Amino acid sequence: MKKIVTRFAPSPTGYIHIGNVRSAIYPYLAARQSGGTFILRIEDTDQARYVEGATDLIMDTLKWLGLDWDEGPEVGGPNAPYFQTQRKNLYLQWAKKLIANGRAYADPTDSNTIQGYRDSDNAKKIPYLYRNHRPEITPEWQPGMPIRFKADPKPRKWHDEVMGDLSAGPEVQDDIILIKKDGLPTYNFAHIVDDFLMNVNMVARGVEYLSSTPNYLALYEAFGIDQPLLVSLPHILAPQGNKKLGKRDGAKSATEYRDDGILPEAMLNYLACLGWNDGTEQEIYTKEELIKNFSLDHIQNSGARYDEVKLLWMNGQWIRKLVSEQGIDKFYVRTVDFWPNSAENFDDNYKKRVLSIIYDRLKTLSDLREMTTYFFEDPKFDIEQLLANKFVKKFSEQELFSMLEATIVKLSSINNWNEENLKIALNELLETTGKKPAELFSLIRISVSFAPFSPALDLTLNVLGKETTLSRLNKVKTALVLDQQ
RNA sequence: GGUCUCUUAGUAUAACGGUUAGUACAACGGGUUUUCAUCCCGUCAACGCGGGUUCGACUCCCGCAGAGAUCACCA
Repeated sequence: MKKIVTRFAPSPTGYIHIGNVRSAIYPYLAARQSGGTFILRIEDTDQARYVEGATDLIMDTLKWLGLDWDEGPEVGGPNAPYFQTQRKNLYLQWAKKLIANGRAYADPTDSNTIQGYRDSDNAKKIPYLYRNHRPEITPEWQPGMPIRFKADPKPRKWHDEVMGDLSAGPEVQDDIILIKKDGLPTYNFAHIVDDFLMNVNMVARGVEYLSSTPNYLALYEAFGIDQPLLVSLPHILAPQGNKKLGKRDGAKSATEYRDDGILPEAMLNYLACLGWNDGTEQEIYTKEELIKNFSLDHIQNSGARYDEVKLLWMNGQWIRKLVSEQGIDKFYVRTVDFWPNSAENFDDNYKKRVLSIIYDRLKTLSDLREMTTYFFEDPKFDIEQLLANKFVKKFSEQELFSMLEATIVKLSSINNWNEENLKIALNELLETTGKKPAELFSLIRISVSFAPFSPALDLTLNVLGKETTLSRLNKVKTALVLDQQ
């Protein structure tokens, strides 16, 4: 297999939200699969939109997802630097080459004049193309002057790995700006030069670049360089409407999902499979499996709607997968930031025991905060909540009192408080009281937790311990007595 | 408006000329000694429309409709 050299080339204008991460994931997979190179290049040529610290956010996201780069910031590489502003002179040199062979020109036209061209073409209802207004005499280039490409408009055909065979006419090819007035290159130009110098042979980017591709082809041609494999990635659509997912739709950064307790494995899995499949019915993929099974031709060519519900499902799958494959100790390490505040004073072992009985109920790690408080502090005592339960309310307070009394006596007699003995004791209680599991267990469960749900009763009581269990049961018993007086 | 692209259930997708159109999420129902979840079983639900080509079309071709992208000294 040919070694794929490709790149993720974000602009440091803020965090990368999940709608954009996929254009890092797919090239990464392609590069790793072929034993090639994955480059991170920072396209910081737009000074106006530049955001301090954005590069760190971007790298943070890639690292979290496990998308390591072979060349780029922090790691360097044979084609350093990897920030375009630091490569400024290079682009100018290359633009001058084009001027020298007549394929580019310094443009003296001021912006008002250009706007005038645009307005008058619009008024005449003819498509505005700058090349129709190309100045006859162009000056020698000097700093402060933009450089434009001299278009060679003609029908163009090309192949896109996702979209198939494509074509476009001359009407979309124009004298695009290569070097801006500020001396920095445009994206349109810079990426062509960099990709060539960095030996990039595959370019993956959003479908919005499709209509600019003919101009890029013209540039490849003008330089006499081979065009790389072109891969257009469809957009991820917002949950509502048909627009591409953007920050306005609340598209969060990948790292916000980290803080919400989404596992990077699940995020990578979900995003990779949103618009790609390997033709099988597999749903859960490790990074290694994605690398092994990835193929460009299975990328979907229409937009895919972002579905957080499915992400949550997948995260739950991953939580269970990690626990069953790696055990609770390893999984526990990932949860340390997600426990309720009151868990602070409890040791790791206790928290691990809680985790081992609750983990299969988690959709996200942050669920721990809501779901486990009663293991660390006495729950908010609410006798009305107890009495409102659909099983509990079948009984009079007198009857509930008796049931609790019997339970307390029985559980007090357990010398060796463990799962096994609790199970036996609870079963015997069902017999002696003659109550159904739903009835007796609901009473006990709510009395010790006052939570909407909790793990199996024997497991819960076992972790809570004898002392806590009995004290909470007694508290409820006492309340029932007082109520009756 | 010009140009380009896309179109299978609510959502993500499978099928690459012959299947009762498969799978997953969601929804709904049921099972596993309480609850919530896991797990298991089941139900509902799709080829945008119209023409061709073909013995046969979700699959190929042509229209139409709908949706999206782009037309910057932003990427």
